[in-house]
Amino acid sequence: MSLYGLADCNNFFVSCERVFNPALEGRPVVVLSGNDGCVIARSNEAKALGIPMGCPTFKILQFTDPSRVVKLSARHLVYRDISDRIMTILRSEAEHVQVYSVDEAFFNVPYTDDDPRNRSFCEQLVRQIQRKVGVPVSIGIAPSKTLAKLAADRAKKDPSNITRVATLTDAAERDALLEATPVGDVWGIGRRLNEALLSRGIANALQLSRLPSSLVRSLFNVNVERTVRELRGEDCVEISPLHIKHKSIMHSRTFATAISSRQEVSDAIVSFAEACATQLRREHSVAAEVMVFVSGDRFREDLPYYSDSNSIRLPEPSASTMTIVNAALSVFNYIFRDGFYYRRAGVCLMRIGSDAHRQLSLFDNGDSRRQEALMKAIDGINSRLGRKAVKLAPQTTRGEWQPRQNYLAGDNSAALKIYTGMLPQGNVRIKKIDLND
DNA sequence: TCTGGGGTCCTAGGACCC
DNA sequence: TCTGGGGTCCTAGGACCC
Repeated sequence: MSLYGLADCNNFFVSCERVFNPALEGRPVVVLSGNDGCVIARSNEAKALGIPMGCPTFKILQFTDPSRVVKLSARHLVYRDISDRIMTILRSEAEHVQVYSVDEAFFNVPYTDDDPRNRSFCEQLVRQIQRKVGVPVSIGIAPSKTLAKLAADRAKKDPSNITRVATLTDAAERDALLEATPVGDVWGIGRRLNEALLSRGIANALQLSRLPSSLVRSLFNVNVERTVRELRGEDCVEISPLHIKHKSIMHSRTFATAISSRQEVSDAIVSFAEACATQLRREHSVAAEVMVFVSGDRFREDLPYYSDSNSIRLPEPSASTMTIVNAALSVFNYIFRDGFYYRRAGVCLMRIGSDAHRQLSLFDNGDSRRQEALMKAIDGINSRLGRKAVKLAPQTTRGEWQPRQNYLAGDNSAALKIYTGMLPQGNVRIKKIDLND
Protein backbone atom coordinates (compact mmCIF):
# COMPACT_ATOMS: atom_id res chain seq x y z
CA MET A 1 0.00 0.00 0.00
CA SER A 2 1.41 3.37 -0.98
CA LEU A 3 1.14 6.19 1.52
CA TYR A 4 0.74 9.94 1.50
CA GLY A 5 2.70 12.42 3.50
CA LEU A 6 1.12 15.74 4.32
CA ALA A 7 3.51 18.53 5.26
CA ASP A 8 1.66 21.23 7.13
CA CYS A 9 3.37 24.39 8.42
CA ASN A 10 2.67 25.27 12.03
CA ASN A 11 0.92 28.64 12.52
CA PHE A 12 2.31 29.53 9.12
CA PHE A 13 1.92 33.33 8.92
CA VAL A 14 3.16 33.77 12.48
CA SER A 15 6.10 31.46 11.81
CA CYS A 16 7.00 33.55 8.72
CA GLU A 17 7.03 36.73 10.80
CA ARG A 18 9.25 34.99 13.35
CA VAL A 19 11.76 34.14 10.63
CA PHE A 20 12.42 37.86 10.29
CA ASN A 21 12.00 38.75 13.93
CA PRO A 22 13.15 36.01 16.32
CA ALA A 23 12.16 38.24 19.26
CA LEU A 24 8.59 37.13 18.54
CA GLU A 25 9.51 33.61 19.62
CA GLY A 26 7.62 32.49 22.72
CA ARG A 27 5.27 35.49 22.66
CA PRO A 28 1.56 35.60 21.83
CA VAL A 29 1.46 36.81 18.20
CA VAL A 30 -1.49 37.25 15.86
CA VAL A 31 -1.47 38.10 12.15
CA LEU A 32 -4.38 40.27 11.03
CA SER A 33 -6.48 40.17 7.87
CA GLY A 34 -6.23 42.65 5.01
CA ASN A 35 -7.99 45.47 6.78
CA ASP A 36 -6.54 44.64 10.20
CA GLY A 37 -10.10 43.53 10.81
CA CYS A 38 -9.69 40.07 12.27
CA VAL A 39 -7.21 37.40 13.29
CA ILE A 40 -6.11 35.04 10.51
CA ALA A 41 -3.17 33.34 12.24
CA ARG A 42 -2.21 32.77 15.87
CA SER A 43 0.91 31.57 17.64
CA ASN A 44 0.47 28.75 20.15
CA GLU A 45 0.79 31.34 22.91
CA ALA A 46 -2.06 33.37 21.39
CA LYS A 47 -4.18 30.22 21.08
CA ALA A 48 -3.47 29.47 24.74
CA LEU A 49 -4.86 32.89 25.67
CA GLY A 50 -8.14 31.82 24.09
CA ILE A 51 -8.04 34.09 21.03
CA PRO A 52 -10.11 32.29 18.41
CA MET A 53 -9.45 32.14 14.67
CA GLY A 54 -11.33 34.92 12.86
CA CYS A 55 -11.59 36.93 16.06
CA PRO A 56 -12.32 40.61 15.29
CA THR A 57 -9.31 42.66 16.28
CA PHE A 58 -11.21 44.85 18.73
CA LYS A 59 -12.41 41.77 20.60
CA ILE A 60 -8.87 40.75 21.53
CA LEU A 61 -9.52 43.09 24.45
CA GLN A 62 -12.06 40.63 25.74
CA PHE A 63 -9.59 37.80 25.90
CA THR A 64 -6.49 39.39 27.31
CA ASP A 65 -4.48 42.50 27.94
CA PRO A 66 -3.94 43.69 24.34
CA SER A 67 -0.49 45.06 25.10
CA ARG A 68 0.67 41.49 25.70
CA VAL A 69 -0.39 40.38 22.24
CA VAL A 70 1.79 41.30 19.26
CA LYS A 71 -0.45 42.30 16.36
CA LEU A 72 0.92 42.21 12.81
CA SER A 73 -0.70 43.15 9.50
CA ALA A 74 -0.52 40.31 6.98
CA ARG A 75 2.18 40.43 4.28
CA HIS A 76 0.98 37.82 1.86
CA LEU A 77 3.75 38.27 -0.71
CA VAL A 78 6.33 37.49 1.97
CA TYR A 79 4.41 34.39 3.03
CA ARG A 80 4.12 33.21 -0.56
CA ASP A 81 7.83 33.60 -1.06
CA ILE A 82 8.60 31.52 2.03
CA SER A 83 6.01 28.99 0.90
CA ASP A 84 7.78 28.68 -2.46
CA ARG A 85 11.06 27.89 -0.70
CA ILE A 86 9.44 25.16 1.36
CA MET A 87 7.73 23.64 -1.68
CA THR A 88 11.03 23.70 -3.58
CA ILE A 89 12.68 21.67 -0.83
CA LEU A 90 9.78 19.21 -0.81
CA ARG A 91 9.98 18.79 -4.58
CA SER A 92 13.71 18.18 -4.41
CA GLU A 93 13.24 15.38 -1.87
CA ALA A 94 9.84 13.76 -2.39
CA GLU A 95 7.89 12.25 -5.27
CA HIS A 96 4.66 13.62 -6.68
CA VAL A 97 4.34 16.77 -4.57
CA GLN A 98 0.83 18.28 -4.73
CA VAL A 99 0.66 21.77 -3.28
CA TYR A 100 -2.71 22.12 -1.60
CA SER A 101 -2.45 25.57 -0.06
CA VAL A 102 0.15 28.18 0.82
CA ASP A 103 1.20 26.13 3.85
CA GLU A 104 0.36 22.53 2.95
CA ALA A 105 1.48 19.94 0.43
CA PHE A 106 0.83 16.25 -0.09
CA PHE A 107 3.55 13.97 -1.42
CA ASN A 108 4.23 10.26 -1.77
CA VAL A 109 6.51 8.74 0.85
CA PRO A 110 9.21 6.53 -0.66
CA TYR A 111 8.35 3.17 0.90
CA THR A 112 5.19 1.09 0.93
CA ASP A 113 3.18 -0.04 3.94
CA ASP A 114 4.39 0.85 7.40
CA ASP A 115 8.09 0.70 6.60
CA PRO A 116 9.79 2.63 9.44
CA ARG A 117 12.05 4.32 6.91
CA ASN A 118 9.09 6.51 5.92
CA ARG A 119 9.10 8.04 9.36
CA SER A 120 12.81 8.81 9.32
CA PHE A 121 12.48 10.19 5.78
CA CYS A 122 9.82 12.64 7.00
CA GLU A 123 11.72 13.52 10.15
CA GLN A 124 14.67 14.46 7.97
CA LEU A 125 12.36 16.67 5.86
CA VAL A 126 11.09 18.46 8.96
CA ARG A 127 14.66 19.14 10.10
CA GLN A 128 15.79 20.29 6.66
CA ILE A 129 12.92 22.79 6.30
CA GLN A 130 13.51 24.07 9.81
CA ARG A 131 17.21 24.54 9.10
CA LYS A 132 16.98 26.09 5.64
CA VAL A 133 13.81 28.15 5.93
CA GLY A 134 13.25 28.47 9.66
CA VAL A 135 9.60 27.45 9.62
CA PRO A 136 8.35 24.54 11.78
CA VAL A 137 6.50 21.90 9.76
CA SER A 138 4.51 18.86 10.89
CA ILE A 139 4.05 15.79 8.73
CA GLY A 140 1.31 13.15 8.83
CA ILE A 141 1.68 9.81 7.05
CA ALA A 142 -1.40 7.79 6.07
CA PRO A 143 -2.98 5.84 3.19
CA SER A 144 -5.46 8.62 2.31
CA LYS A 145 -5.26 12.40 2.23
CA THR A 146 -8.04 12.79 4.78
CA LEU A 147 -6.25 10.50 7.23
CA ALA A 148 -2.93 12.24 6.51
CA LYS A 149 -4.58 15.52 7.55
CA LEU A 150 -5.64 13.99 10.84
CA ALA A 151 -2.18 12.51 11.37
CA ALA A 152 -0.47 15.85 10.72
CA ASP A 153 -2.88 17.48 13.11
CA ARG A 154 -1.98 14.98 15.79
CA ALA A 155 1.74 15.53 15.16
CA LYS A 156 1.18 19.25 15.54
CA LYS A 157 -0.81 19.11 18.75
CA ASP A 158 1.16 16.50 20.65
CA PRO A 159 3.81 18.40 22.65
CA SER A 160 5.62 15.18 23.56
CA ASN A 161 6.21 14.46 19.86
CA ILE A 162 9.37 16.42 19.22
CA THR A 163 9.90 14.85 15.79
CA ARG A 164 6.68 16.47 14.50
CA VAL A 165 5.89 13.36 12.44
CA ALA A 166 2.92 11.06 13.03
CA THR A 167 1.90 7.92 11.13
CA LEU A 168 -1.60 6.51 10.84
CA THR A 169 -1.21 3.09 9.27
CA ASP A 170 -2.18 0.72 12.08
CA ALA A 171 -5.94 0.01 12.07
CA ALA A 172 -6.40 -0.03 15.85
CA GLU A 173 -4.45 3.18 16.25
CA ARG A 174 -6.43 4.76 13.45
CA ASP A 175 -9.78 3.85 15.00
CA ALA A 176 -8.71 5.22 18.37
CA LEU A 177 -7.79 8.55 16.80
CA LEU A 178 -11.01 8.64 14.76
CA GLU A 179 -13.06 8.00 17.87
CA ALA A 180 -11.35 10.89 19.64
CA THR A 181 -11.92 13.24 16.68
CA PRO A 182 -15.15 15.30 16.64
CA VAL A 183 -16.85 14.78 13.29
CA GLY A 184 -16.67 18.50 12.53
CA ASP A 185 -12.87 18.36 12.65
CA VAL A 186 -12.71 16.01 9.68
CA TRP A 187 -11.45 17.55 6.43
CA GLY A 188 -14.53 18.16 4.27
CA ILE A 189 -17.04 18.35 7.12
CA GLY A 190 -17.96 22.00 7.57
CA ARG A 191 -20.47 23.72 9.78
CA ARG A 192 -23.62 22.62 7.96
CA LEU A 193 -22.62 19.00 7.54
CA ASN A 194 -21.49 18.91 11.17
CA GLU A 195 -24.94 20.03 12.28
CA ALA A 196 -26.66 17.52 10.01
CA LEU A 197 -24.46 14.67 11.23
CA LEU A 198 -24.84 15.59 14.91
CA SER A 199 -28.61 15.65 14.53
CA ARG A 200 -28.39 12.06 13.31
CA GLY A 201 -26.27 11.02 16.26
CA ILE A 202 -22.95 10.96 14.38
CA ALA A 203 -20.58 12.76 16.71
CA ASN A 204 -17.10 11.43 15.97
CA ALA A 205 -15.05 10.45 12.94
CA LEU A 206 -15.18 6.73 13.73
CA GLN A 207 -18.98 6.73 13.60
CA LEU A 208 -18.86 8.63 10.32
CA SER A 209 -16.36 6.16 8.86
CA ARG A 210 -18.72 3.28 9.63
CA LEU A 211 -21.77 4.65 7.83
CA PRO A 212 -22.63 2.78 4.62
CA SER A 213 -21.30 4.71 1.61
CA SER A 214 -24.60 4.44 -0.25
CA LEU A 215 -26.51 5.95 2.67
CA VAL A 216 -24.09 8.86 2.91
CA ARG A 217 -24.34 9.35 -0.85
CA SER A 218 -28.10 9.55 -0.74
CA LEU A 219 -28.26 11.73 2.37
CA PHE A 220 -25.57 14.18 1.25
CA ASN A 221 -23.38 14.08 -1.85
CA VAL A 222 -20.42 12.36 -3.45
CA ASN A 223 -17.91 14.48 -1.58
CA VAL A 224 -19.13 13.28 1.80
CA GLU A 225 -19.15 9.72 0.50
CA ARG A 226 -15.53 10.13 -0.56
CA THR A 227 -14.67 11.52 2.87
CA VAL A 228 -16.20 8.44 4.51
CA ARG A 229 -14.20 6.10 2.28
CA GLU A 230 -11.03 8.10 2.94
CA LEU A 231 -11.54 7.67 6.68
CA ARG A 232 -11.53 3.92 6.06
CA GLY A 233 -8.17 4.26 4.33
CA GLU A 234 -9.33 4.31 0.71
CA ASP A 235 -7.53 6.87 -1.46
CA CYS A 236 -10.26 8.67 -3.41
CA VAL A 237 -10.03 12.44 -2.97
CA GLU A 238 -8.30 14.27 -5.81
CA ILE A 239 -7.12 17.80 -5.30
CA SER A 240 -6.80 20.24 -8.14
CA PRO A 241 -3.27 21.52 -8.64
CA LEU A 242 -2.78 24.97 -7.21
CA HIS A 243 -1.33 27.99 -9.01
CA ILE A 244 -1.45 26.30 -12.39
CA LYS A 245 -4.45 27.84 -14.10
CA HIS A 246 -7.28 29.38 -12.21
CA LYS A 247 -10.86 28.87 -13.33
CA SER A 248 -11.80 32.20 -11.84
CA ILE A 249 -9.77 35.17 -10.63
CA MET A 250 -11.06 37.56 -8.02
CA HIS A 251 -9.76 40.74 -6.47
CA SER A 252 -11.80 42.42 -3.75
CA ARG A 253 -11.35 44.45 -0.61
CA THR A 254 -13.14 45.61 2.46
CA PHE A 255 -12.59 49.36 2.58
CA ALA A 256 -11.07 51.12 5.56
CA THR A 257 -14.31 53.08 6.00
CA ALA A 258 -17.77 53.08 4.49
CA ILE A 259 -17.70 55.08 1.25
CA SER A 260 -20.62 56.75 -0.50
CA SER A 261 -18.73 58.45 -3.32
CA ARG A 262 -19.31 56.86 -6.72
CA GLN A 263 -15.88 58.03 -7.84
CA GLU A 264 -14.11 56.41 -4.87
CA VAL A 265 -15.79 53.04 -5.32
CA SER A 266 -15.28 53.26 -9.07
CA ASP A 267 -11.54 53.85 -8.51
CA ALA A 268 -11.41 50.69 -6.42
CA ILE A 269 -13.21 48.71 -9.15
CA VAL A 270 -10.71 49.92 -11.76
CA SER A 271 -7.86 48.85 -9.52
CA PHE A 272 -9.36 45.37 -8.93
CA ALA A 273 -10.08 44.90 -12.63
CA GLU A 274 -6.52 45.86 -13.50
CA ALA A 275 -5.12 43.41 -10.95
CA CYS A 276 -7.36 40.64 -12.33
CA ALA A 277 -6.22 41.34 -15.90
CA THR A 278 -2.53 41.36 -14.97
CA GLN A 279 -2.89 38.03 -13.19
CA LEU A 280 -4.83 36.63 -16.12
CA ARG A 281 -2.02 37.49 -18.53
CA ARG A 282 0.56 36.05 -16.17
CA GLU A 283 -1.30 32.74 -16.41
CA HIS A 284 -1.55 33.05 -20.22
CA SER A 285 -5.32 32.92 -19.98
CA VAL A 286 -8.26 34.90 -21.28
CA ALA A 287 -11.62 35.50 -19.63
CA ALA A 288 -15.05 35.71 -21.22
CA GLU A 289 -17.08 37.07 -18.32
CA VAL A 290 -16.53 39.92 -15.87
CA MET A 291 -18.48 40.00 -12.61
CA VAL A 292 -18.61 42.98 -10.25
CA PHE A 293 -20.11 43.20 -6.78
CA VAL A 294 -20.57 46.03 -4.30
CA SER A 295 -21.91 45.75 -0.80
CA GLY A 296 -22.60 47.88 2.25
CA ASP A 297 -21.46 47.27 5.80
CA ARG A 298 -23.50 44.40 7.19
CA PHE A 299 -22.39 45.23 10.74
CA ARG A 300 -23.68 48.78 10.72
CA GLU A 301 -27.30 49.09 11.63
CA ASP A 302 -27.33 52.87 11.40
CA LEU A 303 -26.82 52.86 7.61
CA PRO A 304 -29.23 51.46 5.01
CA TYR A 305 -27.76 48.26 3.60
CA TYR A 306 -27.52 47.61 -0.10
CA SER A 307 -25.58 45.05 -2.07
CA ASP A 308 -25.72 43.81 -5.62
CA SER A 309 -23.70 42.00 -8.21
CA ASN A 310 -23.94 41.43 -11.90
CA SER A 311 -21.82 40.26 -14.77
CA ILE A 312 -21.26 40.87 -18.44
CA ARG A 313 -20.11 38.55 -21.21
CA LEU A 314 -17.31 39.89 -23.37
CA PRO A 315 -17.81 39.78 -27.14
CA GLU A 316 -14.70 37.63 -27.24
CA PRO A 317 -12.42 36.23 -24.51
CA SER A 318 -9.82 38.80 -23.58
CA ALA A 319 -6.93 39.52 -21.23
CA SER A 320 -6.73 43.20 -22.11
CA THR A 321 -6.77 45.56 -19.15
CA MET A 322 -8.73 48.08 -21.17
CA THR A 323 -11.41 45.62 -22.20
CA ILE A 324 -11.75 44.21 -18.69
CA VAL A 325 -11.73 47.59 -16.96
CA ASN A 326 -14.35 48.92 -19.37
CA ALA A 327 -16.55 45.87 -18.84
CA ALA A 328 -16.18 46.12 -15.06
CA LEU A 329 -17.05 49.81 -15.12
CA SER A 330 -20.17 49.23 -17.18
CA VAL A 331 -21.37 46.57 -14.72
CA PHE A 332 -20.44 48.84 -11.85
CA ASN A 333 -22.43 51.74 -13.25
CA TYR A 334 -25.38 49.41 -13.68
CA ILE A 335 -25.40 48.13 -10.07
CA PHE A 336 -24.15 51.20 -8.20
CA ARG A 337 -26.82 53.23 -6.43
CA ASP A 338 -26.22 56.70 -5.06
CA GLY A 339 -27.18 57.43 -1.49
CA PHE A 340 -25.78 54.24 0.05
CA TYR A 341 -22.55 53.59 1.90
CA TYR A 342 -20.26 50.87 0.55
CA ARG A 343 -17.83 48.84 2.59
CA ARG A 344 -16.76 46.18 0.18
CA ALA A 345 -16.42 45.62 -3.56
CA GLY A 346 -14.72 43.30 -5.98
CA VAL A 347 -14.19 42.10 -9.51
CA CYS A 348 -14.23 38.45 -10.55
CA LEU A 349 -13.19 37.07 -13.94
CA MET A 350 -14.98 33.91 -15.04
CA ARG A 351 -15.14 31.56 -18.04
CA ILE A 352 -11.38 31.53 -18.15
CA GLY A 353 -9.59 29.61 -20.86
CA SER A 354 -6.15 29.35 -22.35
CA ASP A 355 -5.19 32.18 -24.68
CA ALA A 356 -3.62 29.65 -27.04
CA HIS A 357 -6.87 28.40 -28.49
CA ARG A 358 -9.42 31.08 -27.98
CA GLN A 359 -12.23 31.89 -30.34
CA LEU A 360 -11.89 35.19 -32.13
CA SER A 361 -15.05 37.13 -32.68
CA LEU A 362 -16.50 37.12 -36.16
CA PHE A 363 -16.09 40.87 -36.20
CA ASP A 364 -12.53 41.00 -34.97
CA ASN A 365 -10.91 43.95 -36.64
CA GLY A 366 -7.39 43.58 -35.35
CA ASP A 367 -7.95 45.70 -32.26
CA SER A 368 -7.47 42.74 -29.96
CA ARG A 369 -4.04 41.99 -31.39
CA ARG A 370 -3.00 45.61 -31.05
CA GLN A 371 -4.22 45.64 -27.44
CA GLU A 372 -2.32 42.45 -26.75
CA ALA A 373 0.93 44.05 -27.89
CA LEU A 374 0.23 47.11 -25.75
CA MET A 375 -0.52 44.98 -22.68
CA LYS A 376 2.70 43.06 -23.17
CA ALA A 377 4.62 46.32 -23.24
CA ILE A 378 2.90 47.61 -20.07
CA ASP A 379 3.51 44.33 -18.21
CA GLY A 380 7.15 44.44 -19.25
CA ILE A 381 7.66 47.97 -17.95
CA ASN A 382 5.82 47.25 -14.72
CA SER A 383 7.82 44.12 -14.02
CA ARG A 384 11.06 46.07 -14.44
CA LEU A 385 10.10 49.28 -12.68
CA GLY A 386 7.68 47.94 -10.09
CA ARG A 387 3.99 47.35 -10.19
CA LYS A 388 1.90 50.33 -11.25
CA ALA A 389 4.77 52.23 -12.87
CA VAL A 390 2.49 52.41 -15.91
CA LYS A 391 -1.24 52.41 -15.43
CA LEU A 392 -4.42 53.32 -17.17
CA ALA A 393 -5.75 56.84 -16.84
CA PRO A 394 -8.87 56.05 -14.73
CA GLN A 395 -6.77 54.79 -11.81
CA THR A 396 -6.08 57.25 -9.06
CA THR A 397 -3.04 56.68 -6.88
CA ARG A 398 -4.37 56.19 -3.41
CA GLY A 399 -7.99 56.53 -2.37
CA GLU A 400 -10.10 56.27 0.72
CA TRP A 401 -10.95 52.71 -0.17
CA GLN A 402 -7.43 51.40 0.50
CA PRO A 403 -7.50 49.06 3.48
CA ARG A 404 -5.74 49.80 6.72
CA GLN A 405 -2.45 48.14 7.59
CA ASN A 406 -1.57 49.70 10.90
CA TYR A 407 0.59 46.91 12.19
CA LEU A 408 3.06 46.28 9.39
CA ALA A 409 6.39 44.99 10.60
CA GLY A 410 9.11 47.58 10.12
CA ASP A 411 11.58 47.72 7.28
CA ASN A 412 13.40 44.46 7.60
CA SER A 413 15.32 44.49 4.36
CA ALA A 414 18.43 43.78 6.44
CA ALA A 415 16.78 40.71 7.92
CA LEU A 416 15.75 39.70 4.42
CA LYS A 417 19.32 39.89 3.18
CA ILE A 418 20.57 37.72 6.00
CA TYR A 419 17.70 35.38 5.34
CA THR A 420 18.34 35.01 1.63
CA GLY A 421 22.06 34.67 2.34
CA MET A 422 21.53 31.50 4.34
CA LEU A 423 19.85 29.69 1.48
CA PRO A 424 21.74 26.87 -0.18
CA GLN A 425 23.28 27.79 -3.52
CA GLY A 426 21.44 26.58 -6.57
CA ASN A 427 18.74 24.92 -4.58
CA VAL A 428 16.21 27.67 -4.06
CA ARG A 429 15.51 30.43 -6.49
CA ILE A 430 15.65 33.77 -4.72
CA LYS A 431 12.84 36.04 -5.72
CA LYS A 432 12.34 39.73 -5.19
CA ILE A 433 10.10 40.31 -2.20
CA ASP A 434 7.73 43.22 -2.08
CA LEU A 435 7.44 44.04 1.58
CA ASN A 436 4.62 46.46 1.06
CA ASP A 437 1.99 43.99 0.02
C1' DT B 1 -12.67 52.76 15.52
C1' DC B 2 -12.70 47.71 14.52
C1' DT B 3 -15.65 41.29 11.53
C1' DG B 4 -10.39 38.86 5.12
C1' DG B 5 -9.60 37.47 0.52
C1' DG B 6 -9.20 34.30 -2.05
C1' DG B 7 -10.64 29.63 -4.42
C1' DT B 8 -13.21 24.76 -5.86
C1' DC B 9 -16.96 21.53 -6.62
C1' DC B 10 -21.79 19.74 -6.46
C1' DT B 11 -26.71 19.81 -7.07
C1' DA B 12 -31.35 21.12 -8.14
C1' DG B 13 -34.11 23.04 -11.27
C1' DG B 14 -35.22 25.57 -15.44
C1' DA B 15 -34.70 26.03 -20.47
C1' DC B 16 -34.56 23.87 -24.50
C1' DC B 17 -34.68 20.17 -27.88
C1' DC B 18 -36.64 16.19 -30.14
C1' DT C 1 -59.41 16.67 -29.63
C1' DC C 2 -54.98 17.09 -27.75
C1' DT C 3 -50.83 18.82 -22.87
C1' DG C 4 -45.14 12.83 -22.65
C1' DG C 5 -40.77 11.84 -21.46
C1' DG C 6 -35.94 11.76 -21.84
C1' DG C 7 -31.62 14.02 -22.58
C1' DT C 8 -28.44 17.94 -22.25
C1' DC C 9 -26.87 22.32 -21.03
C1' DC C 10 -26.71 26.24 -18.10
C1' DT C 11 -27.14 28.80 -13.91
C1' DA C 12 -27.70 30.13 -9.15
C1' DG C 13 -26.91 28.96 -4.81
C1' DG C 14 -24.84 26.44 -1.32
C1' DA C 15 -21.27 23.82 0.70
C1' DC C 16 -16.52 23.20 1.48
C1' DC C 17 -11.30 24.57 1.85
C1' DC C 18 -7.17 27.71 3.53
